[in-house]
Formats: sequence, C-alpha cells, structure tokens
Amino acid sequence: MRKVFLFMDTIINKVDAKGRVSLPSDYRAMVKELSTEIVCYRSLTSPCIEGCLEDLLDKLATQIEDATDFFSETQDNLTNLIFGDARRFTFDSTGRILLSEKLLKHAGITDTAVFVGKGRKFQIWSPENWEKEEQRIRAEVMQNRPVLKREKEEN
Amino acid sequence: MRKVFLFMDTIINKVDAKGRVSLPSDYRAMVKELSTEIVCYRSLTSPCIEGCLEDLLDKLATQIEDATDFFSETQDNLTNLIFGDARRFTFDSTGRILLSEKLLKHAGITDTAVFVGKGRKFQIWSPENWEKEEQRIRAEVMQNRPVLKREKEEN
DNA sequence: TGGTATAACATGGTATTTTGTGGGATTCAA
DNA sequence: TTGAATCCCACAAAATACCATGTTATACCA
Repeated sequence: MRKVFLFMDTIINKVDAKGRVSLPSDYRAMVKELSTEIVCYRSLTSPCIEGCLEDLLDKLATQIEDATDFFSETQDNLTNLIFGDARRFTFDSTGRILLSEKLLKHAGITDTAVFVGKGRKFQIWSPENWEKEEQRIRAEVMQNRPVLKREKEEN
Repeated sequence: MRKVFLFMDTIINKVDAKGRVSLPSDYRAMVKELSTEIVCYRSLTSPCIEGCLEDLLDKLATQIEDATDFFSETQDNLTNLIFGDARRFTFDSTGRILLSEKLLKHAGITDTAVFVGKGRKFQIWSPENWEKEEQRIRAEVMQNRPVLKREKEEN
C-alpha cells in the first residue's frame, strides 16, 4: 500500500459519443487500491467537474459541521450544493467512467476532457475553459507570490 | 535505513533521442530505499525542472490544506499550479527516467541535463541556463552575504 | 605508489506490456 | 420493445521493462 496518495499532472482524454472517458491510468491505479469508484460533482466556483474519493467528502462533511451551526443557512446551503450534486461513478474493466449530461454540460465538455490533478482531488475541464483558467492562474501568481504561513489569520 | 536524506552535487548526464536520462546513481541509491519513483515538475520561478520525493508534495498538500480554506481561490490556484504540473517518474532497471516534452521544453533541455542537488529536492537544467544561473547566484552572494537568522520574520 | 582487475555506471537498441479508444453484444429498466 | 447503461473484445500507439556494450570509476595487490 502506498503511503502518499495524490492526483497529479494534466492529461487529455477523449470523450466518446456515449459520454465515456478513460480515467487516466495514474489516477486509476491509485483509486483501485482503495475503491472501485470515484465521486464527481459540479465545481461550486468554476465551469468544471471535480472528482475525488469518498473519504474527502467525508472529511469535508466534518469540517462543515465543525465550522457552521447545525441550523444555519450556510450549513444548509453547502450541504445541498455539494452532497445534493455529488454522485458515485464506477469505472468498467477498461477503466472508463460514464459522465452524466448534467456534469458535461456544466463543464462545457463535448468530445475532449482535460484532467487536472489537484492533490487530494482533481478537476475535469473542457480544453477551452482550461486554457483560460490556466492563464488566469499564472497571471495571478506572477503578481503575488503565494505565501503559505499565516495566511488564515491575515484573511 | 539512512538518517539523512539530501540531494547533493552537480552531475551532467546525456538525454537520448527518446528523452531518457539516467538519474545520478547517488540520487538513485537514496530514492530506492524509500520508493521506485520521483516526482518532477516545472519550477515556478526558473527555467528548470524540479524533482523530489512524493512525500515532500504530500507535506505541501497538507500545508496548503491547513493554511487555506477548502473553498478559497488561493487553495484552488495553488493546487492547480503545483499538482496540475507535477508527475511521477519511475525509473527502469538501469535507472533512467523518461522526461516529458513539456518539462524538457520548459527547461530548454535538448541533449544534456545538469542535475543540481538542493537538499530535499533537486533541479535539472540545460547546461546553458545552468551556467547563467550559477553566475547569477555567485554574484548575488558576493554582494550580500547570506543571513540565516531571522530572515523569516523580516519577509 | 603504480598498475591491473573488477565492478558500477551511463547509454544505445530491442522487446514487451500497458493504455486509450472504437465498436459491438448483453443486460436492465421504463 | 426501446433506450440507456454496462460489459466484453479488439486494435494501434505509446509507455515501459529488458538486454547488451563501451566507458569510467573503484578496489585490490604487488
């Protein structure tokens, strides 16, 4: 069993007429060690699909519980948005998943999907949207070098 | 198991037509004790490739999670930038890795690679870029002697 | 200390496996 | 029975493991 577990790299795969996509082999190999399925949902902030292992959503649920009130509107909203949208996707013997219409539409994906590793999770973009996003990020990071220490307090 | 674990020295190896390079035997011997693969990505600040063990990125992932909010733009930007670019490279029985086009291009490497140890990580340069970089560093250190104490607070 | 034998390494080429992708066939539910 | 989802098979391209050889560095012995 591997010690670390990170989604990495940027991989471009085709989406066929049925809506099937190969999960990049790297991702698959990792996922397989723990499960046979991944969870996908529409990103809350970007026109893309997000994917991860169910574990992560479990952690997120705990975080939300800790950070917000049980009866609060925020907790309601967050849980609705994420868990109301998320779904499990199992991959077949060749390693493909069948993405839903809803997800594809939200990401503007037709025949090509760009998988972008994000550590504990990953994103799936259309080539056009990803190009824009990548430029945006690089521009922003060029301006302000990221700082990790003490950012929370400052915000 | 060794106590210390540092990439050191500067080693020049050839890159063949397929993009294969021998990992310096010193590096390999260390890496082998923990893993059969290394992670490489484009340096954020220089025209070179950086490499390290997956552990280091795992630590970084945790740091990012701790320092930023799950839904923040900062976390999004950072994780995309770092993990979207990184990739695992396993070395074969002779100790070579196959560098990707993207990485080679970013570093301007064609047929020769310069490995430079940097402690927990290392860098891979083209001979031309490395020469420039080395001069730059030496010049800078001549002007301002490095200080270790209290640098963090001043920044 | 010098010379030789030995082992380790870098590097070139070849064979094998993996992976992505297309097209049916089969099952399940509406 | 029809449409959608799932499974299975097949092929081509690419990634990866394996084998072989010249060269360099290391160890050993006189």
